[in-house]
Formats: sequence, C-alpha cells, structure tokens
Amino acid sequence: MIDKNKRILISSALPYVNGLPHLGHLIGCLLSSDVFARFMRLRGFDVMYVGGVDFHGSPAELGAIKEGKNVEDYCNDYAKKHKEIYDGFLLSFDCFGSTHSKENQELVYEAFEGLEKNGFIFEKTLKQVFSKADNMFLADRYIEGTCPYCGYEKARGDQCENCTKLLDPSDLLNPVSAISGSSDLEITDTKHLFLQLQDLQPELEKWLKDKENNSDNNLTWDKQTYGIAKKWVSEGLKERCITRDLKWGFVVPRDGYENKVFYVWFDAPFGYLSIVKEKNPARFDDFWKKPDETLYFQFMGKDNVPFHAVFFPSVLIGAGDKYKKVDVIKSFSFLNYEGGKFSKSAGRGVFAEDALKELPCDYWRYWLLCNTPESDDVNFSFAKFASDINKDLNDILGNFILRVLKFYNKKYGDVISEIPAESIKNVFNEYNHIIEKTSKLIESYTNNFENLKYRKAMEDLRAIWVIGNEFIDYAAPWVLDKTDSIKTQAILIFAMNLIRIYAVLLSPVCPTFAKKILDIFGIDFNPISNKQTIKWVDYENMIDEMSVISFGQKLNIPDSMFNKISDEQVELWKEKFKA
RNA sequence: GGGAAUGUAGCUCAGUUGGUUAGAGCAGGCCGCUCAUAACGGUCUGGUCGUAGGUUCGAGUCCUACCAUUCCCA
Repeated sequence: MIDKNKRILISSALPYVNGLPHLGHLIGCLLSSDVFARFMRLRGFDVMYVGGVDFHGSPAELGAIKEGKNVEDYCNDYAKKHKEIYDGFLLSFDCFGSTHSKENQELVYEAFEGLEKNGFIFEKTLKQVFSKADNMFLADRYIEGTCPYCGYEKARGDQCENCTKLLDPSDLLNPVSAISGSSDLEITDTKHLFLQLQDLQPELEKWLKDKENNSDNNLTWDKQTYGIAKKWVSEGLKERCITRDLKWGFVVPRDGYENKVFYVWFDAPFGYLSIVKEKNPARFDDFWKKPDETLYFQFMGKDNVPFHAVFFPSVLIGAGDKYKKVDVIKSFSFLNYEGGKFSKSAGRGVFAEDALKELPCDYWRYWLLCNTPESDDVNFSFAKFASDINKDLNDILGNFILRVLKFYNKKYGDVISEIPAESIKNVFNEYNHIIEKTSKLIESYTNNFENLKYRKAMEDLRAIWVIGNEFIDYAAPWVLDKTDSIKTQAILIFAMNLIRIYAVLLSPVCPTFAKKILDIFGIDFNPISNKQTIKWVDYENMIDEMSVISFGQKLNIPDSMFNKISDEQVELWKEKFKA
C-alpha cells in the first residue's frame, strides 16, 4: 500500500506538438495517467497531475514553414487542438502547459550550467549538411537521394526504406533537400556539445538498482520497462549530443552557439517541472524539491522509456541532483488498429477527435482501460469494442441498475419508503456473503489499481458488477414481492447501495457514467472538477458503505443507462475509418 | 546486425519464487428465470502452453538454439 502521507506526482508523456493523438496515444499515457490521478485523489492523496505539449524540434519548425506560419503561432494553434481533445476526454490535469516557456528555459539553463560545472559537457566538431536554399542544416532524414546499394531513388540520409541499409548522407547519389528539393547542399563542419553520459553511468546504475525489485512492491517497475533501462546500461552509456543547428528552441547560452538550440530530448523532460513552476508556482517546491515526501509516477509508450529511465535521470544527477526523480515508470505497448497500424496519412484508424464525434468519451475510456496494452501490443477492432461495451456496460452494469430501480419504482414509487430497521438488518445478515465477496473484490481492485495493473483491475470491477446480478437473481424480488413486501423493499435498498458503490468504483475510469449513476440518488459529483465530493469505497467498513442510500431518498430513474452498439454501426465505422 | 519484450483454448488475456487433473472473460451448447435495453444466473464443450533440444523426481514456469511479432539501438 502506498504511504498515505506521500504526495503523488503524476506526469503523462508530452506528445509532440504536431502529432494529434489516436486511440493508442490516449491509452499509452494520457488516459492511463488520468485514471490513476483520479483514483488517487478519491483516496485522499495530494495529487499533482502534469501534462502538456512538446513544442521544440525540427518537425515543428518545418511544419510551420510548410504552412507559412510563425513557428510559435503554429505550435500554439496545435497546442490548442491538443487541449480541446484532452478536455473532450476529461483528462484532469492539475497543470497543463508546454515546453516553450521562460520557466522551462530557466530550468534547462540551470541544468546545463550544473552539468558544465560538474564536467559532463564537452565540445566536438561534426560534419553536417547545410542547404542554402532552405538556409538551414538538415537532419540526416531530411536529405533524399539515390541509394548506392539498391538504386532506390527516394532513400533518406539515415536509411534506405527500400533495402533497409543504414546510410550516411554522404553515401547518397544526387542528394537533395527533402524540404525544398534543392540540390545546392554542402557539407560543413559544425560544433556541438555532448553530454558525457558514460561518466554518469555509475550513479545512474545505483539509482536504477532498486527499480527491478523494490522492497515496496508498488515501486517495482514492470519487466519491459526495467528491461529497456537495463539494456542501455549494460551496453554502456555513450556520449550524447545535446545541441542542434536549428532556430526553434532554447538558444544554447554559450559563445559561438548563437545559432544553435538544445536538442529536444534534452529540454523536453524539464517540461514536467516547468509546467508546474509556470502554472502553480506555489506548489513547485512541494512536489519537485522534497524527494522523500513525494512519489512520482510517469506514464509513457514503450518507445519513450530510454529518455525517462536513462537519459533524463542522468541529466538530473549530473546537474546536481536537485529535483525529484521518477519512482515508477509505467510504460505501455502499442495499440494496433484492425490488424495493422494506425496511420494518419493513410486515414487508417480512429483518431481522438473523431472518436469523440462518434461516442461520448467514457465508452472509449472504458474500452481502452479494459484492453490496455500492458504486456504486449493489443489490437483494436470495432467488433471487440462493440462486444465489450455491450456486454459489460449495457448488459452487466446498466441492466443491473435498471432492473433494480425500475422494479422498485413500479411497485413502490420514486421515493424510498421507510420500513422497519429490523428488516434491513435481516437482509444484511442473510446476504453477508454478498457483502464480503464485494469487499474482497474491492480490495483487489484497489490494489491492482495502485499497482497500475489496469487489465486486472478492470476484471475485478466487472466481477464486482456480476455480484449484483447474482444477488438479485437469487433474491428474486419479483417473486418475494407476492408474499413479503417489506423484505422485498429491504432487498432493493440493499441493491441500490451496491449501485452507489459501483458508481464510485467506476468514477476514475468513466467519470460521466459515474455521474449519471450518482444523479439517480442526487449525490453531488462533478466529472470535470478536481475537487472531490465523494470518497473511495472503504472496503473494510462495508456496513457503512451499504447504508448510504436509505429511507426518504428520492430516485431520479433514467429510462436507459448506456447505449448498445449495433452490428450495423460496427460496419459503418469499419467503412468510415478504413478498417 | 545487437538488445529488450511478447508468443498459453476460435477470440482477448491471467498464470506469483518450477510441484497434484493449465485458469478467466467473450463466442458456442444446455438448464433455470422473466424484474430488466432478449437483458440476468447456473452449467458444459474447448489448450500436446511458438518449434526443437536440455537441466530436474517433476517445467507454461529454468537453460540453449531456432521461428514469428513489436519496440529501441546500430
């Protein structure tokens, strides 16, 4: 169990500014982190959930040129789109920003100075291709030409896509700029700064050691994440370039580097710190400067692990080790789309903005959480999506809620009538096993959630819902009603208390669905606010938890809970999103 | 080419430190129920655990090689 006194810092990997997310990105860092943040808030933790957008790097600069825009405007426009999508998916960031801020620049400069002072920075001259027509140095992959091995004419300067051979730009025959098509290229010497990662390796290894098998099991990294980190270390860290010949970014504060900026991998992770510093400066020190009082969880796709597990911690250590380093990295595999990959350019796949046009976000949130790619890549298919939504949400949960409430309403009206307290107590005794079973599963659900085992947690949740149907089938109020109306009511009140608990348990995953259920009982819950009006279920005190809904309670019974997805709809979607 | 991860029922996945007849959900068969969006509950069927070797009294679980998929690096 996580120490109740710790503050909880959570960050979701910062997506690249001109890459709008698809369903895989959503589950791979955004949703998974949001759900965890919501869960921890409900349990009473002091949570700081950070998100944002990564502005720097050459794709943004080139994208802006292509659209004839100023780079900063271009980034801000995209950032706005990101934010709209995240709001649409109800991501509950406490702080949201970008890597392009004065706060971030300060932190990056401070780290750079620290690294330099501690002797981890050195200069090296490289040969790089300069394009006069574009007036910029070109990254290897922005140079195209004929592959000297296979003759493919569109080979890139780093690799030939046709024969997969690795290339150096100077290998290419007839090289041209991929940006302007200009062949007026020249190879020039250019100086760059490098980080001596190898010198930081001993300290990094010391830090990494307890991540494989922490005495506190909650803090042990999963196999894949630790494996990736270990692989880098066991191969031996190498020097890594931290500067680039670009205009867009933080200018390197050093004589002779006026035309160079820091490499995006170097400045982007400082965004996690700077976004808090910018948006909520009063809490910056609490979360970032008191490592023993805070637990820090990072969420990301598996491709992002080396930066978070190896490079960034090394940078922090080398710069003087002044800030909180990550405790748990939760990394995710990828979501595939109907057997292939998501592809924006080919229009294949459901992108976040499209998803929201088709269904409210909680349907997507639910499915993605149930099918989180935790150990291996996972395939999204509309057929599976529809089947999971229909079975779990409609048939198991939604149906349970409606059969209880509609039956009560039909027989006894829409306000819970008072019955002898004795009858309630009797039902508690008779169905104590239902309470105990539910309590055990909630404990398991809570632990799995805390350990970030999402698939297992969702299995628990589903199993908890099944108990409700099991109970009502066995108790059969529609039969009992003919002989014992008082007991029937007691049973239905018991079931309504289960429903309330189900809503609380569902709320981190599907906030609007939880609200819809809690609205039945007039319980105040705001899916958007980070201020909690409800609490997590105390599974050790089930009698109280099962006594919340009681006499005099007005019931606002909806006609339906969730919508089913028809086979026809599945076919339409497959067509529309090129499955 | 090197490394990391994954490969378990038709589908989606669990399988803790190696130990009795390999688990769950979905799909399919059957029984029960009729309060509920024909929704629920129970039950059954279904796997030579990627392939080939090896260690062991005993391996899905450890070792070796190979194959396939994914990611990272070169």
